[in-house]
Amino acid sequence: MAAVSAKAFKKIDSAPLWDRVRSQIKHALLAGRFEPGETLTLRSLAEMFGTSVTPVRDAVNHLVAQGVLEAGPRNAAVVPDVATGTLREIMCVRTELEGRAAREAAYRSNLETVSSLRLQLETMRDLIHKRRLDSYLDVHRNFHFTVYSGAEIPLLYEMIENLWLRTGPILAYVIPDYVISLKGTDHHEKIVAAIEAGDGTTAEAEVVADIEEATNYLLTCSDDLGRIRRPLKTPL
Amino acid sequence: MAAVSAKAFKKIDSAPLWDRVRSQIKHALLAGRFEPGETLTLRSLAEMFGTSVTPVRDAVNHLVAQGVLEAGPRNAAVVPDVATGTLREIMCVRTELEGRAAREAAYRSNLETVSSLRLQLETMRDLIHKRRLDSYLDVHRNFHFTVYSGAEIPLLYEMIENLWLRTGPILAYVIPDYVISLKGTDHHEKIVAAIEAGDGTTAEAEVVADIEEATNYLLTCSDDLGRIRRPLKTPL
DNA sequence: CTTTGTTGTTTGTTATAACAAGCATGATAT
DNA sequence: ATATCATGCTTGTTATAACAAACAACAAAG
Repeated sequence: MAAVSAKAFKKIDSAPLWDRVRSQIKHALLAGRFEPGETLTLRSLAEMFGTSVTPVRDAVNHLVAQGVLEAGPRNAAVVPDVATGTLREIMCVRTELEGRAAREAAYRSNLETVSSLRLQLETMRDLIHKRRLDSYLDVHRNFHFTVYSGAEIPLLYEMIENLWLRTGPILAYVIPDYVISLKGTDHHEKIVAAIEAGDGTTAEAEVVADIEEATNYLLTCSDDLGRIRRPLKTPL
Repeated sequence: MAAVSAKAFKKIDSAPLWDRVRSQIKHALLAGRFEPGETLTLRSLAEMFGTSVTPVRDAVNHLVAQGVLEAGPRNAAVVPDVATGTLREIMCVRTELEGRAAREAAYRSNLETVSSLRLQLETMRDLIHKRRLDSYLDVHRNFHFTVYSGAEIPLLYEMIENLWLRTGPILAYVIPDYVISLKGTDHHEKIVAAIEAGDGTTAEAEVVADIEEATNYLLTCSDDLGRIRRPLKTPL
């Protein structure tokens, strides 16, 4: 061990360039910083990141393989324009996967998971009261994935994460309105209660209801072509 | 339109090199031509295909992103060594997804799908009688995916295909024995009947039973480390 | 005015070389 | 004999340049 304190140095990020590029694109997607339908060119992305085209090519390739980006004509990467049809498909698969995950989580119910969920529930209530919607979305996301992590089935977790990524581009600018419009029908509390009680059936039902409710709201935001669009009133 | 007949020319395969490479690796995986746990080096693959490393790099990257190959140390691509734990996870997700797909297919039951299924059922019976196990596996695969295609939910289909790909390396050299050991408990017929009758519940149940039965057989093939291994009696 | 052909630009694809991290081999010192 | 370090090889990563296909703009012919 070196004599100097390890705390004096920042950890060097030795991850490959293309992996860091991939991570940044992913987060930009999740934050809704790309327009649905927009085609991303390798050279423009490369210039943004200050790298050559090789790492961006790898990153884009990876995301396309995951279904997070789509392969347009000429194999160009395009930001998925999630239409109502696609949204219904995603909802279908999500209800199956996340429902099962919640059920398994209830069967494997433990104190650590439940207390973590309760804490996040509290934070969510607080953030929604303070109208801090962006942080709310982060905690909300963490809440759900804490549940799915409780299933202790990595493959399930991985596939659910993939599905959330696919709705990323539209979620970011539609959900805030949905959160505000939420009255008292909050399934999150019931989910935690069911998991604590080890009641898999109820946990599954509540998660499914939560997904269907949110999806149905999204479906009302579609234009006459079936595409989900940013509500006009929201600035930026 | 040109004066000469279009039929005089074969369509030129203009797919990108890396896509053709990916396809070949995929099929090799499905055929069990790679040993589980084997690490594939870019340069050796490149030499096999007679290309530079760039296309293989893209292909491998794509497959890793899909979960078909794993990223080992130094980001090297390794053929997944599916252990019992992983297999159980895959079975869990498969029952959810393929069960749902079968149910939806039953609801959308149509004559074309059913007659196609019946034809494949007949072919399977014939092939199993003639002990043509390799072709049997192909038809068997087609049979299942005809069912899932009947659900008319592309996303579901895509994710199911992904799961089959993950079991590829071990399926190829274990299933033949399983097929032979099959006595009369053939769920395939019941699946077709249920779909024809529009009975979603039964279709789902039979598909789930089929998956669980096959998986349970595979689980019996594991060694004491939990890894699925090729039965010794099978040559090559 | 419409259609056809040309040209130039944009953009994904591929090969190649230089690079760096890891790993094995073997020599050397204690 | 064991531990340690140097060396060379293997292998994924990145930059760069040449390439080819698609698209747009524009000119010329009907």
